[in-house]
Amino acid sequence: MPKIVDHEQYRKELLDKCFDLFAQKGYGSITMRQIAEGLGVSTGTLYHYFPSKQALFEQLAQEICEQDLSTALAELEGAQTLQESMEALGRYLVKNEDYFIKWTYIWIDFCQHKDSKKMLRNSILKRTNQRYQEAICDLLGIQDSVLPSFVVSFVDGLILEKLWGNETIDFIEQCALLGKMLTAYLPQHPAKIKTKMDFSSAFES
Amino acid sequence: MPKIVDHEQYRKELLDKCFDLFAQKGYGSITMRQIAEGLGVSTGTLYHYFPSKQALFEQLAQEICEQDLSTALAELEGAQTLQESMEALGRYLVKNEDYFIKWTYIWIDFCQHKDSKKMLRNSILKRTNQRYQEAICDLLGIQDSVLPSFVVSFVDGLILEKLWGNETIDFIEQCALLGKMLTAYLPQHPAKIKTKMDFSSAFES
Amino acid sequence: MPKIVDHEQYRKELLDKCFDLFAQKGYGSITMRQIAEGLGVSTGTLYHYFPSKQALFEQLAQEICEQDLSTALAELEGAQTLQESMEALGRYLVKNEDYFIKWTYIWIDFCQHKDSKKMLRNSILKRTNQRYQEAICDLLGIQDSVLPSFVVSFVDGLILEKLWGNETIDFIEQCALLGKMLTAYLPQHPAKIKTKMDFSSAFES
Amino acid sequence: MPKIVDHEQYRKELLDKCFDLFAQKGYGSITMRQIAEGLGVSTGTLYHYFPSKQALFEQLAQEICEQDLSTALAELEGAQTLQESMEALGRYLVKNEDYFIKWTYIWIDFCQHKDSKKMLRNSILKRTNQRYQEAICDLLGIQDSVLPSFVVSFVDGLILEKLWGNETIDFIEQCALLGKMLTAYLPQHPAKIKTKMDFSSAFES
DNA sequence: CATGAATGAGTATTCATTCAT
DNA sequence: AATGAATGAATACTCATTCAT
Repeated sequence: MPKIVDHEQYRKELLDKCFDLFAQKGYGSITMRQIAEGLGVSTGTLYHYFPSKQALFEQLAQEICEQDLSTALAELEGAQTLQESMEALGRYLVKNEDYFIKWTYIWIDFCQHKDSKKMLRNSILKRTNQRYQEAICDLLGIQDSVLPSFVVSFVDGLILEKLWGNETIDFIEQCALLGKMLTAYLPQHPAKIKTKMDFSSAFES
Repeated sequence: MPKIVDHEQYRKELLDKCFDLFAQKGYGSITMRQIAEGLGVSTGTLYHYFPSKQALFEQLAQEICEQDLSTALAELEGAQTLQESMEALGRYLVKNEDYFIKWTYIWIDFCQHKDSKKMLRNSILKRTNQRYQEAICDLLGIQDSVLPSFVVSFVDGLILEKLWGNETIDFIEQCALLGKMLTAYLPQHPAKIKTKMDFSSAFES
Repeated sequence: MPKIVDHEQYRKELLDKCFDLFAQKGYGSITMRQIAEGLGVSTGTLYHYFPSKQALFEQLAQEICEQDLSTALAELEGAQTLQESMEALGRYLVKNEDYFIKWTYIWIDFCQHKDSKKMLRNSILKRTNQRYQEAICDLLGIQDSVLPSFVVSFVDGLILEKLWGNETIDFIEQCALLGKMLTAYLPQHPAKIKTKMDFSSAFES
Repeated sequence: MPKIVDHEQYRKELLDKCFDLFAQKGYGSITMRQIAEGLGVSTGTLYHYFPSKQALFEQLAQEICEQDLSTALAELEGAQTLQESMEALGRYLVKNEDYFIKWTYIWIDFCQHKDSKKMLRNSILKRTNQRYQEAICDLLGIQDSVLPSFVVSFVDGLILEKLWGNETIDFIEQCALLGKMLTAYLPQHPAKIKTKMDFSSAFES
């Protein structure tokens, strides 16, 4: 059955190339013709592999959700102190600003094209969200979920503000501020701290 | 004398009814005909009051912003300390959760349907964003813009997470945490504080 | 019956102001609202005086036809020789270029809005055309109709070329050329010349 | 391979059928839907071959211009003298009178629906106009542009007068007159003459 | 008389989708 | 499998005209 293998593989190749196309213009604005052109195929071929624009998009969203974050977040690991971690987070956001904005657009588009009740049951979406949160837990060295939710929300909001054209926000500055606030806050609420990370610096500053 | 209509007042009435219409389908998906039908007028009449779909949206945004600000102000004005303010903010968010989710969704959808470069030059939306930020400045009694940006981003992100179906986030809990973090942070960085608000409680906890 | 007089008079006043409005944008492009604004009245008032856009335009066309050319053509009278006359014609065309282009547009619009068979019977239109031709006859001092038709056609074409955006045509230069051609041609075909004008200069050059 | 259609050839077929459609209603009044119906295709197909109404018209203009030039050339090529050329031109105009009137009408109507400033920059229309002028240059055997402009304007005006319902103008008579005037004028201004054409007849009459 | 709010069919153009080749 | 021609309903927006006040 080599044909089936080829078909499936080619479909995935096309799907991969779709991320940038959707992200650049958004689900609503990009046309199937533009996608076909971007992929270097005809609209007929595109419809041969994907039954509709909606289906294509849903497959893409699923694909994105299943991407592994670990490599991306690995960049943040070198930091010695919380402050350094947060500053690394800031640099990471700056570097990937465009990507995150695109990602947010696609995500919102995805939400728009599902009934919200199905959404909540959509395990893929939920799992992805959770994974992000866990990554933040590790970064902070904290077990509690309230603080990581705080950080995740803050980061989401940072990206959202940029998406809204707010040019006055500086990711580096904001993350540094987050670092200082955590550093000021955590020593006063020590019960929630994991043992993994050294917060001695917090007491020095 | 024409038919007795207070143009300005009728415009505002129409505007108010538009929020739900946009919320149902999003900026991009709803058509001017559907809006007109929803308002019970003809498309011609709709265009008599609003020169374009975009202008209609921008006027709605301005209206919404002013309403938000005045309700929020009323809601938060009883608070004596920063902590109380933040807790009131949490309650306010919970109370209007659906509304904020819808509004955030509409706004993002609008942004996606414009060139981001044109968006940035759009003075109405810019000014609207600024006014939210200024309100936070007043709330915190702070002149600096970094900290208000922090708070705005955090609140945005909170709503965005909910929009994405994250049910584990608790607005009250999160805002209380924000209050504690600010309370821990601000006394150590007193230069940025206005005189208006009393932070003595921060030293007690 | 003072009311009727006022009504009629006001209608004529409005009509006069319409020429520029129609000429600037053309029948098809100008809207009744724009006309009303240009006249400083409401659309309702405009419709009070003119039953429809078409009727307004037809009344305007009639008015234009009935305008007397004598004042305009008086400018050409000072010339002593044919060559001078033609050069004066060139200057006259340059001075009134915009007016003639507008006039041509309106004229074409008028033709468009009549069946051509009615057009041919339209005595006003015909009479106006004739009057132009007669004016040229006087200018040339010629009784024959072929030569004046030639000149009229040439002038029409000059304006038409300008209307088509041909910037390389110079009215002065072209009319001077017409003068030279007539001066070269007429002495060889003297039978058609009236006695009024002196063409001795033609033999000198 | 798609449906077997020679895109380019089909486009020209459609274009040819467009002339009559434009002639019936004018550029401004005919709608793309009506054109599509007249061609027996859907609006989608029409836009598949022509990106816009304006582009459709410009392509038509180009096509028409090329056809005109080749038919005119065939018609006039037998002429031995300038006078014969002009008489052939007259016969050619008479033969195609209706066609030229329609085309002139369409063209003016098109100009009215554009900003004249944008029109001037429109290279397609400019080039089309230029080609007519160049053809006259070749016909007259003249390099200078003033005289060809004269002839072009005259011919334009002849048609315009007919368009306005002037029945007294006779193309043959007028063109013969043009021939005589040129024949009288040119020998006295020999510097501008090319070598290609024989003007000896001019000296005989 | 005068106003301008209201109408709704009409405009150029777009685009997801189908299907003959 | 692959192509791209064909479709036609849908989009934002316009405008001559009507009519209640």
